[in-house]
Amino acid sequence: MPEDPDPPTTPPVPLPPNRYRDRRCGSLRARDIGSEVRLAGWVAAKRDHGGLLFIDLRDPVGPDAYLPAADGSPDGATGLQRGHHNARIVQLVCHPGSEAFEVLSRLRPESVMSVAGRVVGRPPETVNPKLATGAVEVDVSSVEVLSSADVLPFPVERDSDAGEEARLTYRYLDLRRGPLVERLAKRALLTQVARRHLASRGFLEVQTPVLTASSPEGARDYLVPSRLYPGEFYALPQAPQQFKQLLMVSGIERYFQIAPCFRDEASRADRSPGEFYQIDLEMAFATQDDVFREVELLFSEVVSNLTHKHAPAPYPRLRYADALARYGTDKPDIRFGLEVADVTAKLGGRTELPMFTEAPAKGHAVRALSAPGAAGRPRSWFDAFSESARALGIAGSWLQLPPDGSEKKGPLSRKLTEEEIATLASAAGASPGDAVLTCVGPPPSASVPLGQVRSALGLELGLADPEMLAFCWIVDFPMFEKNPETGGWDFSHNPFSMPQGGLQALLDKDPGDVVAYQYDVVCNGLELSSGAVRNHLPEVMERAFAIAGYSRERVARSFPALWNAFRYGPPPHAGIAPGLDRLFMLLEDQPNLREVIAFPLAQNARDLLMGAPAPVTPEQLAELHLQVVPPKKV
RNA sequence: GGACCUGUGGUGCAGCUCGGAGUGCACGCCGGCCUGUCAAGCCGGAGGUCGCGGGUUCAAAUCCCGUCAGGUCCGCCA
Repeated sequence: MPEDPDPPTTPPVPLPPNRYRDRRCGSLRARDIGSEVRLAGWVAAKRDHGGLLFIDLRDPVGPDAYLPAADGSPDGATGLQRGHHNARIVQLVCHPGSEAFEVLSRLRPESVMSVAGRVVGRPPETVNPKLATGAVEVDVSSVEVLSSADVLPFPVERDSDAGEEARLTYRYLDLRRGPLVERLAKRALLTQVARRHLASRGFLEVQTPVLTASSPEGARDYLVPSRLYPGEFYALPQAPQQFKQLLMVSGIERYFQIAPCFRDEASRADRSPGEFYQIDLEMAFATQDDVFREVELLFSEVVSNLTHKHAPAPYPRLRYADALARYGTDKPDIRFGLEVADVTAKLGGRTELPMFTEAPAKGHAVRALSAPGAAGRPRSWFDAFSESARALGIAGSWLQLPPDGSEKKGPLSRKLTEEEIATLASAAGASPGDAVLTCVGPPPSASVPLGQVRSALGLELGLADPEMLAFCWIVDFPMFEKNPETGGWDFSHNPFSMPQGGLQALLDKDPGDVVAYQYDVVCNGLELSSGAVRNHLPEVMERAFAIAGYSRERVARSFPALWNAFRYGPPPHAGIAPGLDRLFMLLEDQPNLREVIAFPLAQNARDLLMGAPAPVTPEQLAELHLQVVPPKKV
């Protein structure tokens, strides 16, 4: 036996021979020349020369696509060779006069067949380097058509665009095209890596109910009517939040679950309608730092197994208020600088310009952003900025610094002295050729319009390194926020978070000044997760809910399980729940969640493939004690 | 709840601003030719409620109103 010129990189997964096949198409190599083989698969392409017929036969997506490589390299699941479309194809050749020729020449693409034949070497000039099997082909001796395909709604083999509606309606064909299913294989690798890692860190995987009670806080619930109890409903969980806290009370040290979450809310590109998955974690006797360490370890394991991107750790921590001030958002993309400068102290009260002069007295901040090379932008660009600021109740203005140092332009150039202009430019870090945008408004939101410009510039100027995953922690979220309509206080995030300073902080401070042990993990401008050190003390919980206008009785009624459980020795605990779909979308550079989900809903929460939701029979309704009341026509 | 973009043979698009015969491109499909292609090639052909309804007009794919579908965003998402 000659030395194998093309050894497999991983131990082959066995393929027990049966009546359909004894080899995978993509496994054939020069070493197989002379073998009699039986293959099965889809007709990927047909090239009929009349006197000679070529067929590309394609395997189903096999273990090569989703088993980790022996060397642990990311390419194991994603590289061009293993698992890739072109690694699953072999060329069949068929000569005229045979029965097989007659059958095959009539067969349409994506039909399914089983063929028998002999592996032959290709003439050197016809070797195809694009195929893993390109050195050989199979000379067909017999063929059995297993199913024949109709004319396709869109091409399966070709890398062409298909409309979103067609892709969703014929999802199985879209999946068969390759990239999607290869992504699913990689997603399976992600969950495998996460499970293995978390188990090794002492996390116990526990499944929690999908049929549970409606919770009064948060998003709209999906409800399930009860047959046994007329007029009563289960709800699908928006997250296993209360269950995981109950598991802490149950004495479990560390819990995790790849948890389905259901929220009846409007969708976005990065927010799927209906349902999504979280890597849900909770730890007993844990601090914020403990949670951060575990998440950084988990993400580091996931990132190194799935991509070549850099993810610097430990992740920088930004206070919520600072993130808002410096980046104008609570989910900053920190892959590039372009930070907003606070120039209140430098300009406020020191110029003749009332907008700036009066700011400190009103408690307003003056913020500035240098837009690189923007001095020559059209008036409309500056107007769009000041318009978006005005919409937020913020005064926006600007200054243009021509590259040649000639006369400055923009509203501020006429109202500030040369010295003040120099102060502003230097504080913002602007040079000739740049423009300085300014905003004046209440500190929490004063930078928001500048943050929007910063994001747009980052994209436009290509400032963000696409090979970088810049994770960061946003910490110290406010516990409460003012409800503009009622004037009362609402929980700004999770009502079960522990206020920093505990009960004393709730008693002493203005509710607007109380910060919680509440944190987000953000990456490249995308919010991946929220988490918190939980409030496990009934008296603190009672006080927090009182500030938000909940009576003790109402808390007890709304959250009976936690309320009661916390009377019997709850340990301090903390957790987080990174969004699995969104994390994977980020790792894969996908523009929306449909690209990382096998069977996604359309934007309006309709399932175009299965036809859900759909009416049910009157009998079904009657059994559930339900009556449909059509919406009133306007 | 709101705003915007898109909808044209089976597929992807152009045509729409400035109304004038269903006009065009690429792919697919059907038929013919073809022994080394690999997204085969060449020749021929079929295939249309221009999403749907209404309006303006001598005349609407094109302009206006409504509606449906897909997408993006705002609100919403403790």
